Amino acid sequence: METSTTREEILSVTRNLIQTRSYLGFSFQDVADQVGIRKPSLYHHFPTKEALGVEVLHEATDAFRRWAATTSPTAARKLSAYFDLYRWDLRAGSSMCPAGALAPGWDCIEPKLRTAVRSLRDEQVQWLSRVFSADPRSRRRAGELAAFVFAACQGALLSARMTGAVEDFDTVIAQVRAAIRAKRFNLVPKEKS
Amino acid sequence: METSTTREEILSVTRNLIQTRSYLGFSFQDVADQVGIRKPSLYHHFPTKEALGVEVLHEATDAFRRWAATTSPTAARKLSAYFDLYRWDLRAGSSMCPAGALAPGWDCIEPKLRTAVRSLRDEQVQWLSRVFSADPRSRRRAGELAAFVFAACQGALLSARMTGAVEDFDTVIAQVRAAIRAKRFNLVPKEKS
DNA sequence: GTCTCCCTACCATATAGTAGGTAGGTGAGC
DNA sequence: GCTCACCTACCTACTATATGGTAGGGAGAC
Repeated sequence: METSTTREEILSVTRNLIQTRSYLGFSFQDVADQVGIRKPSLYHHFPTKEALGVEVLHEATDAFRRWAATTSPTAARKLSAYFDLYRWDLRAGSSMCPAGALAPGWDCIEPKLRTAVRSLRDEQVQWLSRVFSADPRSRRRAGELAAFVFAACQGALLSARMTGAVEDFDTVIAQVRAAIRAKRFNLVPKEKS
Repeated sequence: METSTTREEILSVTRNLIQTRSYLGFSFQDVADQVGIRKPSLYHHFPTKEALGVEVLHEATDAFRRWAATTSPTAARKLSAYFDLYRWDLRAGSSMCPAGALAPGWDCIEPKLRTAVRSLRDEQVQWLSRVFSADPRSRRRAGELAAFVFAACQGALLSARMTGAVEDFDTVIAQVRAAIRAKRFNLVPKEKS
């Protein structure tokens, strides 16, 4: 069991690098340095940088799937938990979602990376869509609302990254919650303010 | 007048590269190739890659300022024009905003670039804030709404970039419009659907 | 003459990736 | 118990190429 630790360590370090410096902003040397092994040793675990990047995205997609399978029962709580995922797990203000981190460099990343990015997006949008479908008041617009919430979270993350302030993320999300509440979908618990 | 053309051409090509490949995804060689001159000639116009990047962002900020000074009189139309700016000028689905393109690589870009990114963001958020302040119904939440609209547009751009479909941008923006309308701010003209 | 704009030729460094080797562990056959 | 083959996980040393950037020169305009 201790044997797989290095591989997991590499994946963890790489994910962190992607989230803070984007895919184009880190090198195999950076990964090696942070893991504490030499660069060529990385090739024992991953054949190319592309493969490592793809694996990080797949792991993130799987992790989201697992997370989605074990969260709160009501739609309102599910949505709140989703916002918290962005706020805490993705460290809004100082980090990006792995998918969002790759999008700006789209024209110079390999096809397999693009596919993996889309998978991570799809997983989230589909889950959100199911959440909105569960409530009859939002069922008709479930797909559109899902796309909206995903984009808004990504944008809030991007915007907060520019200022470096989590508060800016919170401000945007508060508006997203208010928007959904205003439509009387009743999915977002009223915040105290 | 023809003398400044090369400089402008460099800026235009670079802006396009940043929007499609991000700051870390292009090289001086790429710029030189597209402009049609040799790489060292670029250094006659810009001392470093950083300086070129900063100038692109400053130009974008100025361009937005000029655009903002000459748009429609009513708040509703101003907002519509803003969405159109993202949809058409930024070519939603196949390109990013220059500011949004730099944000994911935040931890490995120089301080001057960061400042320039923030300026472009601030310019937009402040303008949006003035737009919302102009209407008594949105005055109280002008700042929050401005931050929300900016983030939502950036997110819509990012999300559409992943799928490559402008329609995904449109879907998100339709929800943003609906959200503002639902709050009865009356700022967004009803769409036919 | 000198200033603008571009050139060829070059440099140090960093990049992804390779070649080839070593230390230690595991299991099979005897 | 012992050897032998094979494996994993890492290493040093290296290659080709691309990167941002420099030195210095040439042709034309004022």
